[in-house]
This record gives sequence, structure tokens and C-alpha cells, in this order.
Amino acid sequence: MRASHGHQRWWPGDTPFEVCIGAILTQNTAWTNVERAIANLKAAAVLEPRRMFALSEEQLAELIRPAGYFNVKARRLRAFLRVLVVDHQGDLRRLFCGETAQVSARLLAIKGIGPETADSMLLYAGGHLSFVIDAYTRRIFLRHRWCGASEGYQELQALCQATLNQKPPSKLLDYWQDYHAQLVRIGKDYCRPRFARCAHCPLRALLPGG
DNA sequence: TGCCAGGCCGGGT
DNA sequence: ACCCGGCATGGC
Repeated sequence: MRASHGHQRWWPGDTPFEVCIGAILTQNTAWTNVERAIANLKAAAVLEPRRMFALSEEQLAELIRPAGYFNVKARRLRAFLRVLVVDHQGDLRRLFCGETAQVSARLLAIKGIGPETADSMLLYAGGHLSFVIDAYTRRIFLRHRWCGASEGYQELQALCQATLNQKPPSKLLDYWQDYHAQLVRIGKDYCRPRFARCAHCPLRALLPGG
């Protein structure tokens, strides 16, 4: 995948904080809509933990309106910001400090942060080895019959992590970050829901027997 | 026009 | 432990 399309350089976002905010905003939402919301936050000069937390839920909701679910997401953003600002001095390095499993539990305890959002933050903002499973990943694996329809998040993640562990530890973070990004790109191009199969998916060539 | 997009929560079985 | 409705905008 990387040989044909190059390193994807994910996650889109200039800073770890922007990555975290984007992770919440993109829940079940097209990234183009998230970009508008982030542009609003930048224009309002509140893309910083304490300044964003200083906004009321209503003010925040208005700024992120283009991202959809704006009332829900404003509440979720503030739940995240409260933990970051109040419990960790507004310092992401403190929030992400500790063992991966421990930090993961810390994030999952926040209302509005589920497995994918937590893993996105861990992998792309926290430097933790926690593989991201999203709709594209699930769909690609399902259509190629690399997993069953009933596989849960944890099972699919365990499968990916065990498979993608065959590299020097120093390379894994970059590898996992790009691997997930590559799956999303493949998914957008070849594995959308309306296609009955990934008929033209280049991954097909990787399978024994095509 | 309707379907889709990088989920998650809360209430009900 | 699952299943479902709700949440909302913009693009094709």
C-alpha cells in the first residue's frame, strides 16, 4: 500500500490537541465537515485547552455546528476538556502519561469517548501503540473474509495488533499510524457500503488465490 | 431525492 | 451481552 501510494502522513492536524478535538468531531461524520468546524475554532482563537474550556457549551456548539451533532459533540468536547484542564493542568503530556492500558482506561471513562476515539487519540496524539479500528477497517476485513461479521472491536484490534507486530519496536508507531491511514484510503476508494464487494480493491491481489 | 460520512450513549430486552 | 433510536451537517 505504501509502495503504491506513499506514506499517508496522518492524522490531519497541526498539533496533538487538534488531533484530539478532531477525533471527537469526526465521530460518524465526514472529515470535510470537521475541517469547517476546526476552521471556526481557529478563527475564534480557541484551539487551546483552557480557552476552549472557557467557552460555554452553547458557544462551543455554535462554533462546531458544521460538524453535525453539534449539541452532543459540544458536551463531549467539554467532558474531555474538563479532564484535560482540571485533572491534568491542560497538559496533554500529563494526560497521556502512563502505560497504554492505563491511559486508555482514563480516556474511555470520559462520556463521549469510545474505543475508536480513544485509540485515535492514543495513536496519533499520545504516541501510544493502540491500533485504530474504524468502519473502513471493519468493512475491508469483512469483505475480504479476514474476519467474521460478529467480530467485536477488541477482537479485531487484537487480530491487527498481533499481525502488525512483526517489526522493530522503534518502527511500530509510525507503521501503525500509516497502516490505519492506508486502510481508510483504500476504504474510501474501493470499499464503500453500496459496493457489493471490493471488486477492484488492490488488496485482493494480496489474498491467496486473489 | 435519499443515502452516506473515520461513533457513542442510554434505555430496553 | 446485544439491539435500537437519537443525534445533524454537507456532498454527491
